[in-house]
Amino acid sequence: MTAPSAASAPPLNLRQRVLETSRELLAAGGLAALSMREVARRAGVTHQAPYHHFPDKESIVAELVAEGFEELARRMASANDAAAAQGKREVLRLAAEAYLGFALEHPAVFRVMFRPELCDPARFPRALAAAEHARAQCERLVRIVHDGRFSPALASMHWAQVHGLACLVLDGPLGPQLSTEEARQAHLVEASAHFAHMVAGGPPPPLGPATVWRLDAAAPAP
Amino acid sequence: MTAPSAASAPPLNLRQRVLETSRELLAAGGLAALSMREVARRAGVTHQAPYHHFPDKESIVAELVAEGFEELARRMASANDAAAAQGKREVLRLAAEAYLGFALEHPAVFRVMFRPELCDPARFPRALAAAEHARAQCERLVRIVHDGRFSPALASMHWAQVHGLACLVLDGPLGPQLSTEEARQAHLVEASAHFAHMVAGGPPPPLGPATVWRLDAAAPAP
DNA sequence: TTGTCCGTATTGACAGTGTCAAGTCGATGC
DNA sequence: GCATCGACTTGACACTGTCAATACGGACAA
Repeated sequence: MTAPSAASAPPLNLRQRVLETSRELLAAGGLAALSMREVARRAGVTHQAPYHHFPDKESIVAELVAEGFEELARRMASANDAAAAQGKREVLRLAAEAYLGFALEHPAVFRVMFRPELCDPARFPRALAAAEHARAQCERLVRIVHDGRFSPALASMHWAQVHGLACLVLDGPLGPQLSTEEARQAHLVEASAHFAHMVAGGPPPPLGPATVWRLDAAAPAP
Repeated sequence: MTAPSAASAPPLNLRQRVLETSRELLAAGGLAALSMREVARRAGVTHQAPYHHFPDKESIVAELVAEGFEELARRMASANDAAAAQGKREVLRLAAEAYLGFALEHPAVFRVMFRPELCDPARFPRALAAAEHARAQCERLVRIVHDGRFSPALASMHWAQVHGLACLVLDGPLGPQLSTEEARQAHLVEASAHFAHMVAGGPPPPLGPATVWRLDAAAPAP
């Protein structure tokens, strides 16, 4: 009578099961849907059990964020590796694909990765170290594209471009208008191509259809 | 014995007082600190009174978001107006200043302006209409800078640049390193100048100090 | 003047949350 | 055999958003 439904509880490490369940809840309904008690419920333990593996709720999120930054850094490193011998535009294309691909495949994690709560290195060292690795890959990209030239603000310009695109497509006011996955992809590809053209030169990409942007019907006049 | 501390309650419209108090709580501690009951408490009314002016908590946030987008659109319109007769780089500079200035002056509101919850036009028409106005100003900027050429993705590229910079400086892993207000300003100015140089040509801005970016001490090796 | 409506605010309750404190229980080490 | 300790449970607390029913006070018609 101690463990509720012990049959449905596989002998997996509770810590990992908590993380897994938290990922699911986060993906399903965002931070608001991620509840300690619901996690415990789904893991088949009482509401206090997760506290033996994580000091509080924010620490669970920080763990998922750390994993997110590690995956992001991995993708960016792969893109940089693959593009090392290619042209600058190809380097930029692959980097954008890596960043935006991650954001679109893990939107819920991406949304919680950039929050002021996580900027405390004493509480969340792993998340910040992982973010540092992602930034190192960004720095590497800048040096490749700009012939060894580098400055923090130059790197910020690059990071801001992909990060801003990801934010706007995921949650910006233009997001709902790119309803299909194909429209989103095409939009991001064209925007990234414009940026790459500005940075690395070459022939400018053609302008996409302007119809995507227009839908005054959805916004009633005030 | 009905109204608690009627003396401390000025004869201001409760609806406006709720909004004002909500703004304060949001600015002080983010969305997590914005509580219906705390708002009511500070407004000197019982916990249910605000429900006579807003159907739920999210509606209060949506109202603040709408105000935010309206202010943002106003700033962007002013920048476009002021820069109409000037060079492209100046246009870009003023636009970036408008957007980033708003984000830095109202970080708490800016943080809640881009969230998937607000994308429902049936529930939050005012917020979405205000966002539409801001986007119209962005479109206007693109036409000015690109000699009448326009595409949705081209506009997204511009919006993403300033939006990404704002996000990264406010909450990104590079935020804490730009500790002083001067460092943040300098960083944003240089990054924006790089972008403007790429878009509009002209002499490239000098590279800023690389020391801002380096602080391995804060990130312990995993 | 009396009575009715209605908007505003109140009181009370409910389910749900994060987290502290104390207790249980089984494995491990001496 | 017994103490220790970590994993887990039980119970409680303060707090949250929100539903329901109630009280009050002014406007307005009879």
